[in-house]
Amino acid sequence: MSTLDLFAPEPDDTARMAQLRQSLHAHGHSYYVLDAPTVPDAEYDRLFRELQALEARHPELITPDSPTQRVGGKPLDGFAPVRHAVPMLSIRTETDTEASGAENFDARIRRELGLGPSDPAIDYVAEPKFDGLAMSLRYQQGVLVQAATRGDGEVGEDVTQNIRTLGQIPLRIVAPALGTDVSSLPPEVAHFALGRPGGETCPSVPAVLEVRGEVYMRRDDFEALNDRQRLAGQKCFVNPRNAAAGAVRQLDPAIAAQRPLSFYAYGLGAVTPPEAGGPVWQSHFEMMQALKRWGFPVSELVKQAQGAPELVAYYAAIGQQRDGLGFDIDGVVYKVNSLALQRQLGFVTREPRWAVAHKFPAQEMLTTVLAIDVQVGRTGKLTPVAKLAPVFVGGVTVTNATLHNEDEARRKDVRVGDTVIVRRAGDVIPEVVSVLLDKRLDEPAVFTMPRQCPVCGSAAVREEGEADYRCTGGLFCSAQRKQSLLHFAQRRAVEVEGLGDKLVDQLVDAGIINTLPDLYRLGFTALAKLARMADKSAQNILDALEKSKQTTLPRFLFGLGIRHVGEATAKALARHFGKLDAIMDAPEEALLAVADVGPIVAKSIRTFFDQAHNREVVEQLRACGVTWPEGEPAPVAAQPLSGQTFVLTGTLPTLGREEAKALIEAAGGKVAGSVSKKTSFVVAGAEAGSKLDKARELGVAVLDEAQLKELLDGGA
DNA sequence: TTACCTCGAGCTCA
DNA sequence: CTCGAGGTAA
Repeated sequence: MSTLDLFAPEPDDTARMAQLRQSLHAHGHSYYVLDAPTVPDAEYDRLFRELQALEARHPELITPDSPTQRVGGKPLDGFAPVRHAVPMLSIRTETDTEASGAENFDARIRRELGLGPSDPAIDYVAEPKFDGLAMSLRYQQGVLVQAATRGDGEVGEDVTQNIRTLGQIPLRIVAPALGTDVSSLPPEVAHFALGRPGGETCPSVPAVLEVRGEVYMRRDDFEALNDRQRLAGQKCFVNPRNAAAGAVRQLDPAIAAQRPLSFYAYGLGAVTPPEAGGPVWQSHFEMMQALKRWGFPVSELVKQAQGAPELVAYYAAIGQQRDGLGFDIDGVVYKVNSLALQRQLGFVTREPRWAVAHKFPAQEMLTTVLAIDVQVGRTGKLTPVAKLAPVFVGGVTVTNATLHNEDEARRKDVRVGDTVIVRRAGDVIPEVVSVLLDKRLDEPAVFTMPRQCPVCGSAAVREEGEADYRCTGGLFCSAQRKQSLLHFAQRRAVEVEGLGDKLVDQLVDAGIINTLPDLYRLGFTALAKLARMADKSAQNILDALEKSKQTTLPRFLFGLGIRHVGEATAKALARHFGKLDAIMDAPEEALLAVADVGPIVAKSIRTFFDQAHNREVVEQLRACGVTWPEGEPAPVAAQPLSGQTFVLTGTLPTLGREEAKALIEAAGGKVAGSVSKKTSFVVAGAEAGSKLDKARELGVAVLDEAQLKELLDGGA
């Protein structure tokens, strides 16, 4: 007999614990998801404490899906990155905020599917677009193992600890045995039944199931939370969305647990395929109903809709109900219901073609223009910015709104002292919509772009055909120097950790730093004299500078801040030439050979390196010890289609649209959207439309898929 | 663009 | 306690 056996739990305890877990799951589901408690709170608490007591006695029997495991857990050091098995894509936004905007979507779908006016209406699902944060919940063998934020769509953050505390999110999905009649199950089990068409149950829980949805905060919970915050002398949250986002990013799950979050499921990520015993669905709606049965909160407002008219009606109806919903939404989402049609429609770059977000018109508010500032960018570009009396609009306090350039400022005729309508356009950027002219009391001066740089006083000029004024001061202009330094020191460039805008302001204003190489000549004493810069901070900056000296060619090139050379172009240049000297001395024609470098970019690079002081900066940086590994120039890939422009139309027999496009681009060709004289070839498939007619009209060569492939293989 | 969380460190006052 | 910097999200 091993010693372990002495401590073996009573078989009764094991069974009782399983039983308690199941009851608590079921009651919890009724309470949190269905909002219909099946037992009094006191009874729930009693069961919960009984389970806790048993778990205290048998810690080895605690399961990750135990209801007691929602709260607790230790504060994290940080959030671990999580790669999404299926990327979390963004969804296209319909720009038209009239209810009839839905018609554009329907028309586009019908066109893509090649449907005529006499074909039947398309089956859609319409749902509210919740204003919260996207979340992916991963279940393995039915147990919640990971909750991840969206991140960049490919890689998000692991916030499982915090998401576990959400009572609405099942910790476990339960499947009854195969052949069980779902309707005969007691309600608390039926909620977890895995549905198949026809009521048949799934043989087992899918090995993998990722549920996608939105974490949000209800308005009443938000108000209550803020009342609590006020009482506790803590600061209040500005809006429910930010409160929810903040809660999710808490390192201490105990704090996250006190923030009342909610969840709505709206889709799936990775799922075990049917061949491997996974569930089968025909439509999105059916899938959502299954999610509901499995215990996930699915909004009652998710509706099926036939064709454009019902989508338009849905948009209007939800807009009507919006204020009374109890939570914030920023629009609605339409999805093609049939999963088969979704597959057929596919994706454009990173967005599904079968879904669209249709937002409500942005909220607008009145405020006054306190001033119109002119900011100077890294390249000397002058940007007029309206300084506004703070207004709360669309959930945030707006104090600035860019006027972009002189033409834009003139077109809107914004003047100091004006009363203006502001809104948060599109996603986030505040915008001055218009001026209320009848509120203009005296006649303030029309805004004009200063002909001198507001920072350095150099002439500001507007080139022929350009919208922007630029300060001609170059490095004489402290604003440009500051911006150049910040650009060089940013993370994606040469990364000098700890060098932010406040420090750069101090360094430049004090005249300690004028050029990039001056950064590396900084002394400890000079640094330590600055405000909020004692010994420790000064040393940290010096260490960061030392570390930054080891860099890479693309980072360095990007960091130089050459006009039109962003991260992608810097990478392409580095790959193509291998060495910096080769780039610095390359004639424009050589630069043009780099993928994605056109005449404007080539000229800009040439101009930059033709200036002696820029070459001097590079030499000095090298002399200061900034280095990077240099490589060999990449052999120029065979580009049989370079210089040729293609237009795709109709459905090709084997290649998808995206595939064909990628192949053409990989071979150096360009793919355009419409046919013109400059089009080299039109590639036509089945049911080609007007583009084919246009091609014939203009006498552009027409290819079929086979001929395209021949060209790609290097044929004439 | 704004808001939120976190971290390290400086400043201030006891 | 407050600030600056850095990161994330929409």
